[in-house]
This record gives sequence, C-alpha cells and structure tokens, in this order.
Amino acid sequence: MAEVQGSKPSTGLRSSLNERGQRLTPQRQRVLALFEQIGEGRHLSAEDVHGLLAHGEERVSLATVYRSLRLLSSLGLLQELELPEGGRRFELASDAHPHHHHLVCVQCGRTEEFESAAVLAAGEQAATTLGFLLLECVLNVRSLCPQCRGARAG
Amino acid sequence: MAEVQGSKPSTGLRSSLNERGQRLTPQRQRVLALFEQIGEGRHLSAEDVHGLLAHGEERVSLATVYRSLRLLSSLGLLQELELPEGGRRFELASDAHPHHHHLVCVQCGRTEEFESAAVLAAGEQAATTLGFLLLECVLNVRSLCPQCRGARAG
DNA sequence: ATAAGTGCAAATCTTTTGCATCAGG
DNA sequence: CCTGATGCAAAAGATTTGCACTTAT
Repeated sequence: MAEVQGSKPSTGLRSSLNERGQRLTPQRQRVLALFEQIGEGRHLSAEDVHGLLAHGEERVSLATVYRSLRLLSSLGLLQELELPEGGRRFELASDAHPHHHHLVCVQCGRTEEFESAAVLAAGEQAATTLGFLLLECVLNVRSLCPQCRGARAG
Repeated sequence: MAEVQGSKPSTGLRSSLNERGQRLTPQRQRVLALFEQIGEGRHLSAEDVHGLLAHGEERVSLATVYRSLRLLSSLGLLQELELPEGGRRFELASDAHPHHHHLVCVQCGRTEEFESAAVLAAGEQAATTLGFLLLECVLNVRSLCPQCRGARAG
C-alpha cells in the first residue's frame, strides 16, 4: 500500500534547489520521498529517518540526514515540530493543512491533529495587533487521552 | 513593577516537595527564585540558569540545574516551552496565565506573549470531541516582527 | 570541469548518570 | 541518623564539522 515510488514528486524540490544554486541529489530526494510516503501527520526524528532509509541501496548517512532535514525545512518542504517530548522532529509541510494543531497525550504520547479557523483567526489578530506578519500558527494542546485519563482517574 | 524578592516565595514549593518525600534545598529554591525574579515571560535554558546563578555563593552545578528544572516542571512550578529554535527552555508557570501564547519572530527571535479565550475554547472543543482532557493549551505563532519584516521586504 | 554534496570519523554540544560526600527532616 | 540531594567527572545522546572523494550540472 505504502508503495510510492520516488518517481517524480521532487518537481518543486528541483526548482527550489536550482534557484539557490543547490543540487538535486538522490539523498535529498529519498529523505523527502520518505516523508511523502509515510503520509502527512507523521513525526520523524533524524534518527528515525536514518533508520527508515537504512534499507539496501537507499541508505543515507546520518550526517546527510541532518543536513537534508535542515535544507528541506528551509525550503519549506518540511516543518520542524514544536513538541518538546523527545527531541527535534519533522513532518511534511502540507499546503493543504498549513496551520494544523496537535492534541498530545502527555502520558502515552498519542497525538491527534486537528484544524481550527478560530485559532488561525486569533493568531492573525494577535500578529496584526503587534505588527507581526504571521507565517505559521500551531496550537499544541497538552492533554490526557481517553485511555490515560481513565487510568489516572482509577 | 517586576520587583519580586526571592524572600519567601517557596511556600508552595516546600509543601509540594514534602508531599512527595522530597527536600527543600537551597539549590532548588535558587533555581525557582531566579525564574520569579526575572519575571513571567522569560525563557531560560539550563545553561542560562547555570550562568545566571554563577555568582558568588549562589552557584548550582549544571547537573543539579538539570535535575531541578525537571523537578520543578513536574511540580507544575515551571513550564517547558515548545519553541524549537534553540534547545529546551523553561519559564515560570503562572496561575494567572496558564494558557498563554507566543508570537515568535523566526528571524530575530523576538517573542511576545498574548492570551486568547477563543484559542482556549477551540482547544477545549477539540479535546472534548476526541475525548481528551485538556491540561494546557499553547499557541505558537511563527512570524516576522515589524523590524525583520521591513528588512526582508527591503 | 568544477563547485556542491556525501560519507566517515572526529569534534561539539546537550543532557544524564555513577558515586562519594553532604545535609534536610 | 538515614535517605534524598549535590557536585564532579565520566558517560551517553544529539548534532555539527573537516576532509578526501564523488557527482550533479
């Protein structure tokens, strides 16, 4: 099912790179393709990416994974997460869901995503009031999921 | 205005610790007092805390700073931030502003805080919908401050 | 060709731990 | 006293960097 080929999703990647005099390498394509294959809501650390690409010919050195994550983020193709629990993580930046929010269970780590026009509006209002230009707006709701909630309540 | 004395703010600290069979040590008091002295909106890393407490008798070893930050956070007296730019940071947890949001300039790092009932309401609605129990709700707005905005438009 | 990118290993952080010593309750 | 806490230094992770070699353009 998750059989997506690295075939030709890098159209945007190639042009972004060319503009900056940078090159489209198989490593960069693999890293980006990995995020595209696993789907939008997934959060991966550098180590995760390195591990997932460890297959046969697909391997990318950890140093290059770090370099690629930074590059792809700066190109706006990946988004660095802001969830403190457990190191730096990245997810695919989505045009469809540029300002999506996270409901995180602080107990078990379960994460659900959601969107909210009201939140975006509030963020925009705050930005405007202070003269800032909003780029992205992410709400993190630290909470207890149904299971952990039950467990704690005893 | 922000003239808070380190004198006797540890009332809550002492009792919280006693409940858990833990001790009120001068190091823990110093770390907490530092956050109280610098005021609510300030974000400090472990290294910052260690540096700021480096004065004469006040010094606290870095290892203890780390241990204290974790402890104070678990007691709810400090709050770990979720801003990726530049390592783990903490701020004083405030009863007055439990769910405050951050407007962060991605260029220069300038950070402004604000509150919003609408955001909290949205967070609560999402939590309720999915059966989660909301603990805390933090909106991070990545943006460009007036200065950097001007510079970039240049 | 030629400058950018990669892999590897070494160098840097950042954070955690083991252990002997110290001190709060 | 006795157990929890501290400081130090070593250990463990996480991320970055120097360099010789490879490769997109």
